[in-house]
Amino acid sequence: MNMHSTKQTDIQIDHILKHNQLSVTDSRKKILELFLQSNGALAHGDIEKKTGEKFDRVTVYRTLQVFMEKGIIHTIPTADNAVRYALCKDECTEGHHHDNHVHFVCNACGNTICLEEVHVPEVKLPKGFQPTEVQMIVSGICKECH
Amino acid sequence: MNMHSTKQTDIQIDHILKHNQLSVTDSRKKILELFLQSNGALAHGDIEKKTGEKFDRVTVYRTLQVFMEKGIIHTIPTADNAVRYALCKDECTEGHHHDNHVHFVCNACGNTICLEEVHVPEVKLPKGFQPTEVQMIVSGICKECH
DNA sequence: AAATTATTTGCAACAAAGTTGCAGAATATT
DNA sequence: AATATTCTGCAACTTTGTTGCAAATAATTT
Ligand SMILES: [Mn+2]
Ligand SMILES: [Mn+2]
Ligand SMILES: [Zn+2]
Ligand SMILES: [Zn+2]
Repeated sequence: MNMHSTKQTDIQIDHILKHNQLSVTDSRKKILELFLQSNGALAHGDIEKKTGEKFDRVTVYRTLQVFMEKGIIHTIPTADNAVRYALCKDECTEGHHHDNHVHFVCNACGNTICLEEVHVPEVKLPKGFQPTEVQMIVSGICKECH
Repeated sequence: MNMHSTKQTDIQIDHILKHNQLSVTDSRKKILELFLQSNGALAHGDIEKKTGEKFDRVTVYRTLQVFMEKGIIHTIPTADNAVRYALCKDECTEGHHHDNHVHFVCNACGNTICLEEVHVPEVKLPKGFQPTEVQMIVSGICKECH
């Protein structure tokens, strides 16, 4: 039963990598799998822990870097100097991201969650400021911890 | 003329420190001075560079930590793993911050600016999510670089 | 203003996080 | 199956952040 449930994910993982012209390697598969399984965003450290001794730290760095470049994941800035990463929706491409959604950081469980359905509201800037991207990070208590 | 212009700032610096029950030391004075002079936010690294050999790295860490605890400065999360710090308005106290303003990060000059006059808009979260703080970071081209 | 007390600093010694070049391994292509 | 391409792990290194403690500095008391 475990074999069946993973199979569907495996196909998905394979597709994401090939679609982005990346060779399908163990580390990339495993890290993508982690993102797909996780309901929240992951910090570099989280991935290192979850992969254990499986891969070198350097490989994790480089994999995240490549995923970023390809638009497979996006970053979520945090106040604790530990940027989180989360999967992008399909529409995201190398240059152009479509993730103008709000992020929630739970102060209880520490989870960082993409609120895909909550759009970042517009904001009027003073004369001369030309915005290209807007990040909105809400912290508090998440649904689970409430 | 330089001596006069600094005198006013010196009084201000002294007041901030005493008002927060902090002993008035060279490092604290110097770092506060940097914040007052700078029109943008400062990363830990910026401060280290600007103070040169004057203080130990550890002192800079501890000073920023104390300023944070006292509500003298606030953090601005960034995607580059280098949290920026900026002065709080007077109304901020140890526990309670009043800095619900938008921050702007310029992709040209790299400056991070507090847009004190631009308030963070309200946002409606899904059921169960209890917000306590909202951060909004806009990146693009700033007024100066435009 | 000198002595006492309390606080802060710098140093040393670490730990953790991130970077780079390169040879060998794994993947993709022919 | 052979070759070309890409990726990974290792080593060696730099940068960033942490902690304990003695000496230095600042605040308080006499
Ligand atoms: Mn997201
Ligand atoms: Mn600010
Ligand atoms: Zn939670
Ligand atoms: Zn600028």
